[in-house]
Amino acid sequence: MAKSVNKVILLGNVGKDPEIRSTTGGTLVASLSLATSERYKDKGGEWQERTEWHNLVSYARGAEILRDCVKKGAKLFVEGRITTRSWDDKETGKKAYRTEIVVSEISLLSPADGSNGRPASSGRASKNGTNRTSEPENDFGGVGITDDDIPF
Amino acid sequence: MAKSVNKVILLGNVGKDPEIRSTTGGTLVASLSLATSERYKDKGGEWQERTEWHNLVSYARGAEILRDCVKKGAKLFVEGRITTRSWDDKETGKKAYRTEIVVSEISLLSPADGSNGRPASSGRASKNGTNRTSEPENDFGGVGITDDDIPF
Amino acid sequence: MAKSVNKVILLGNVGKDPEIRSTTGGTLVASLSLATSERYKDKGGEWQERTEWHNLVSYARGAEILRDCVKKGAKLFVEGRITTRSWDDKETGKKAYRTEIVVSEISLLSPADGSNGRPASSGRASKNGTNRTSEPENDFGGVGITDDDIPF
Amino acid sequence: MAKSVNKVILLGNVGKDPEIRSTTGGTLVASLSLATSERYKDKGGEWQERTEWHNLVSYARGAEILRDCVKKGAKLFVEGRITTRSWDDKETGKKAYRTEIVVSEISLLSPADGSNGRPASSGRASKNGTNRTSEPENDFGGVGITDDDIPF
DNA sequence: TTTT
DNA sequence: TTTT
Repeated sequence: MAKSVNKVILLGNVGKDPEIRSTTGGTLVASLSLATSERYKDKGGEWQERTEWHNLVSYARGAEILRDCVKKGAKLFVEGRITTRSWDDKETGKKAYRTEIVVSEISLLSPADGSNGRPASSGRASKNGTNRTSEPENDFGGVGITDDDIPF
Repeated sequence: MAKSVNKVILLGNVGKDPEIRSTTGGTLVASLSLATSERYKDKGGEWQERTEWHNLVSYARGAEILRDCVKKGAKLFVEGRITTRSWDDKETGKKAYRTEIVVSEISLLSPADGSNGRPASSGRASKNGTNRTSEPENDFGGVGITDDDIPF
Repeated sequence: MAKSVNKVILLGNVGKDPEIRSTTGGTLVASLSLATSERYKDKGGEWQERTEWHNLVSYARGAEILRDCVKKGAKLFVEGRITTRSWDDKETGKKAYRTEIVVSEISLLSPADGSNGRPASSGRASKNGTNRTSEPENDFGGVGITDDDIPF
Repeated sequence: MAKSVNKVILLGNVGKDPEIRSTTGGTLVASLSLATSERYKDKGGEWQERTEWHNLVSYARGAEILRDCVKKGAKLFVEGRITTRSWDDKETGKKAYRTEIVVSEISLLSPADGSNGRPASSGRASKNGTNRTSEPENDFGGVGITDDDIPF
């Protein structure tokens, strides 16, 4: 029986096509950037919008769903849990942190088939191929997700 | 009408007495570290426990509640939203990130009055006073919460 | 500070155009039927789908949003709380129950403008007028929502 | 991938010891009444408290946990989904409804061992035995949970 | 840094 | 980097 709860519910828009990779152990991993935004009144009484970007990560079957069905611009609902990885930055010697949402439930609310004007076959595969060789945005202190990060 | 959802639900244990401060505008701010833990089976089939630490922040009336009612060791339920602040680290020139949960609902599940064996009057005020002068754990790149971070 | 939590999160499809009425005190009230469905495997290993219908109710500004923006077929996300009303059935003398979700947050996920093929101006007003005279599906033992049911 | 969401989060107090029974197929079933309460201001500006009672139901392993660890007065956190059963009342011929929360996650927040002053061994078995013969509160038109209600 |  |  659980003695604690760590639950996240997000509904927002996908900022980029998911990035797909595998752990050395062969588990499929998908990373995704999801935007939520809220309106608030600033001190002058003007309505402002603040956008929050969330780092989602999904494994195995969830990663397949994100890879096959979810594209930039899609509206997505997810449930998950918060996790924060930390490492010592090799260059600076400082501790660095990255907080991610490990996704447990996915619900795609807008089709991935380009109904929003974007072609569905817009070269995601080749983009992912490129990512696999370069992956600059994944270089979080040189410490990526390893098989030890996968909770099963 | 909201077009997105950013909701967090946490139930866990408070790691330290809350830290209380004020913005230059006079809004009370409370920071809190909350632990959630989950059990999982490792590759060898052994049960392991993983603890996740969450940075909570609360303003105004919520900060008063945390200050007056919540102490180290308390069991706490909160609702909130995820927010990530970033700044350029002055020393390293690198971008640094800190993800926090802005608390909107609080429910105290264990009394703060030392029923768990700890004295309720354990010098929180003086500890906070000490924190105000030294505050090493709050020096996130020298960039703390400002009035601009407060969404009202 | 809350000592309990009563929270519902629903994402589903609207079964009919909302029904709009007012309390004797003049507060606008909207009622809505929302369907969620889940897939499960039956004893024979076949995939089945089960649909659950939820009675939503919203007041004041929320009722305006439902009235103006939400139509049959729309995909809707809501947050709310569970409430159960009971009354003595006048005919049978038995206790009757009706559980409703009092909506606190609404997020419309599909446009109400007929993009699903239905005209947006499909005479909702006159339908509501008709409902007001007949309203068989609202006759819950002759006991409707009164101003006493409104929590403010 | 889910196309809808039906999620309930409750934190409250158990009204009575759980009732335990089995389906004809041998699946253990536990029923539980959980109270949540909220404070609100009435029209005269006075603070009032409203208590809501939720019918929880849990199967198999969850039913074991409720049977073994949860007693009247316990503080409980649960996640689940809303479900409504209906049947034709044999006496009156009218449709009757009962809404229940099918529990998927349980977190016991106060010990079941009588730390609240009540003995842990307070004859739950015999009370349940009594219930089994009389069970007036379970006589929902003579239609109880059957194996067909169990989603696995 | 918590808790079981 | 999304969306309205």
